Amino acid sequence: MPVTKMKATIRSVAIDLFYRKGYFATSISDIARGSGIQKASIYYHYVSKEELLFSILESTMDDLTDYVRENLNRVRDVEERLRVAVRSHVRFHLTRQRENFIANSELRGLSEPNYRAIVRMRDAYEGIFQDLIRQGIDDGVFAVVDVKILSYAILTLCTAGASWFKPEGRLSVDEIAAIYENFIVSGLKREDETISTLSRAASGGIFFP
Amino acid sequence: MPVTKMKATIRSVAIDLFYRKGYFATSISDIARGSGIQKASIYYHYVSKEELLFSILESTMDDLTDYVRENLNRVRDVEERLRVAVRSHVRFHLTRQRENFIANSELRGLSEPNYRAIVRMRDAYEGIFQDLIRQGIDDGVFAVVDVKILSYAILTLCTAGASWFKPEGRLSVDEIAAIYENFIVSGLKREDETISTLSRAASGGIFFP
DNA sequence: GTCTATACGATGATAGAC
DNA sequence: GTCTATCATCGTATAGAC
Repeated sequence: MPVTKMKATIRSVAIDLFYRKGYFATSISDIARGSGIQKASIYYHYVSKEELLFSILESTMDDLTDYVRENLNRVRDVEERLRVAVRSHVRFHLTRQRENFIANSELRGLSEPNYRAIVRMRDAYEGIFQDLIRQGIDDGVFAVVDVKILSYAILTLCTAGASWFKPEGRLSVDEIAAIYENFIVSGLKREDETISTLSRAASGGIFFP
Repeated sequence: MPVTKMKATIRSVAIDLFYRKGYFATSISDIARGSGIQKASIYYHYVSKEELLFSILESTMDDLTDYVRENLNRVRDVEERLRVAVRSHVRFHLTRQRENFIANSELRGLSEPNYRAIVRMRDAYEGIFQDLIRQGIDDGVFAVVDVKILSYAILTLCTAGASWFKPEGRLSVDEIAAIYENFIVSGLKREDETISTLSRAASGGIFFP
């Protein structure tokens, strides 16, 4: 569906401000000023500030999920599939940095029904990674690990890039993706020695520090 | 220095509200209500809402740094030192969950000078982990990796626990710490095969997906 | 579609009595 | 130390003219 020019402008100004100042700290006046119109005019395009936030989050989640799914369709090998998923996730987050940063920090701006909608999308997305890890374990490629915890860990660490990445910085998107990808895969492919430390701890025999 | 009872109450109510609703969404009235006093009385104890936030962030960072440093003092072996650092970080974040969550999400509530003060503390803290990783590489225990990127990755993934951890949940603090610890150490100790993938990618010969 | 004008509530913070 | 009362400002959102 086609979007009017001004509606797109408002959206992009909002993304920029939500990213830089945060959703609550950004006022409708700020967005209007950035868009070159009066604040009342914003309401012709969006019914509320929250709807503006929600539309950003929703389409970001949609695009992310589509992008990763599409790339996964081209590969069969489990390890390579996880690598592709990680690489896709990182690429998406670093090239659409601001939207993704918002999607990961401004969920609190949503009312219950909208909040639930985004969380459902996020859960489905996480499921992709959980399935991949489980598959890898079943195939004996990855060590036996806690699938949920590790899927959160993996996604969080890749997502974090969106908060500090600078396009003109030392490393390119693909270099960062490769660093993450290798760290993650070798973290999952652990050897017996390490596993035994895990189960020792997990079964209660903890020593600390 | 001793803190009056009401000052401590206000602080703890604020931590709870900042964690649940966010700094901007929490009003002085909310905090006053939770503390059982009138909102004007808050200003007898804290000069501003921001000072309240800052004092929470500052002491959290202080305590975290002290805690990790103290635990590190008891160990010499590099790999074991990294393990101790990770374990300490996770323990601290999961037992003082709300403060840490705030410390990682509400920096935007600070004015420039306060912001800079906290960032300086955070940089110093990250330095501990960067030194450990560098040491491990120098000693040949860890593979050659990008120290900065991986220190961010490691800290972020451990910190993330503070956003979903539930004390009454399936896993204990120590179990989660052990999972992270093993994942991280085996991620750092990668083998040659993986390293070559990295340098292939890092040197520009990227294939995608 | 965009404007001006405005309703209306909430906010952080202060003054001064007790 | 805590209270009541109040200020000044800013927020989202609406009404209605053009």
